[in-house]
Amino acid sequence: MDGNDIIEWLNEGVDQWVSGQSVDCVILGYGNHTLYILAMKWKGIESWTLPGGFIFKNESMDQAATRVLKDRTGLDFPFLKQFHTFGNHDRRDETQVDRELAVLGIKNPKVVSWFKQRFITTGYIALVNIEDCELQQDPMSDDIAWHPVENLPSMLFDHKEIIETALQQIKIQINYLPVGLSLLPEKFTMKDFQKLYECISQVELDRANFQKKILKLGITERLEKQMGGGAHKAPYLYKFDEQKYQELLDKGIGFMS
Amino acid sequence: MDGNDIIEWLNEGVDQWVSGQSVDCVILGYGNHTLYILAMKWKGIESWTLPGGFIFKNESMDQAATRVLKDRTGLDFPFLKQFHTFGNHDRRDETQVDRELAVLGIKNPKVVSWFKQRFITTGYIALVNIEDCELQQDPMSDDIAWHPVENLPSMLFDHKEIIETALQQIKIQINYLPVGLSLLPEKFTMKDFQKLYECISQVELDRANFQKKILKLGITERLEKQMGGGAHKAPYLYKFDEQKYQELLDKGIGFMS
DNA sequence: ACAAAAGTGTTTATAATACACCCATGA
DNA sequence: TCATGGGTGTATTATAAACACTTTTGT
Repeated sequence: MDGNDIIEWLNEGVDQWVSGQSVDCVILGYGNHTLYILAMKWKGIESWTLPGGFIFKNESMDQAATRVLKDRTGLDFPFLKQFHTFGNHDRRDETQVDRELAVLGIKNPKVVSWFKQRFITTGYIALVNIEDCELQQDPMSDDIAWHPVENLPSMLFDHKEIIETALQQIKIQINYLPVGLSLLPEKFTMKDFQKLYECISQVELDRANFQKKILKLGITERLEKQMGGGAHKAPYLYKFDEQKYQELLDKGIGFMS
Repeated sequence: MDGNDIIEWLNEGVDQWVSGQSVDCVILGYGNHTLYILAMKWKGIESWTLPGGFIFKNESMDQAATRVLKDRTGLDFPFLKQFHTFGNHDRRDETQVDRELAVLGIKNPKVVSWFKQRFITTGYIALVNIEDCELQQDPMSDDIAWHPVENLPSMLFDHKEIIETALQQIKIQINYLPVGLSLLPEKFTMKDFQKLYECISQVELDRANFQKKILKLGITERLEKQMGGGAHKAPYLYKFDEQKYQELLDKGIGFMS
């Protein structure tokens, strides 16, 4: 999309979108024993933003979030859940909006005042398998990339706060969310799973006890060994029994203390 | 407030409020071993609504919720927390809006279209001590009353769903919310506390084990006995050590399995 | 004196924790 | 053959659950 297309897209959009409301997605991925968050860079601005969007008048908030996620990652039915709505009246920094509008060459007063109005945004948590994603930029961005949670770039507006709130919520709800099922690849080792838990909960776990507990839950199926991981005994690969995993979550039974 | 006052209040309000956004409070109280929710009855309509309101352009969502709660109950600093935003585009039943507008005699097109626009609402949970509340009707209501959770009246729009979501959330988060501190009177018996837990969690607990566990937490202080409760041993009254209670919650340590 | 409900104690089962041991692997 | 990390076992401790026994109260 070049400059004129964007202007056209916005001119049409502002009539079709619900005013003053947006959704932002904290999309979490996992790989190399590290948690990542997907972020985009607004054109001509050195701050990154969460993948977000506006809400069409004939769609629900949940549908808008699903659409945003699909547009950025290509995924159809990932785990997606609202977690908090950010409603401070001064949450958007007007100078950053001004700069972006200047970069995009937007002068249409209707569009300008659209962007300058007060916005509340509802944050959604998405848990995805990085390898399944086909990243796609949005019209206002010129980059989209995974960033390690431990090393986030400078973020626009209150997006850092949104991420922190999301991570906190996931930590609290870890035993009620399909973190393993959604974030791990189809085949994984117990170590992968354990490190994922440790990344999210920020607590170190005992290797032996973790393994026993997970196995006892009966949500995994043991596959072949993963050879070639180094000079040591090869670990088994596992995959999830999705149905049993889901049943455990539905019952609200956590599986770590 | 009579009819003309309301019309005047609305005419002014629609210019000062953020459009398309509201807050609704699920205000929980406890007494007689029963959970209650505060609801109001819109004038001339046989449905009850949650105490709610619109958001002034210069206040945050949280401030709006705090204001609504203060206006209805007189309380200044009760426990209040956002729990979910309801964003379906068809969540408000237009015929009910029409009827209410007719009852109030509202014809000003600006006000009519204000009420007929799409609204999202953010739900807040409040935990209050019933005895501390001084209930106050809002301009559009002609009744305000506590309703047992087990026996709610017919509710407007999706307010039943909002209540159910709130109750579900409280159930999940029971060990991280100040349910005892906020819902019990200053002096209470262990039985009161236990029944409160049972009401919220919908699980029956063992009397002896409950008592031991709570005592072991060290968040209570034993007071005099409560005589006159019937032909049986008199139970002790307790009060909370607020600081220690709060410390427990902050650490995220639940106190029931 | 009795029934009702409170306080406290005991036993048993279950789960969490810590750590030890041996094994398979690639260098 | 050796260091590394993996699988599994065991002893210990802590917590949860079930229930029994005694005490206090008003009638």
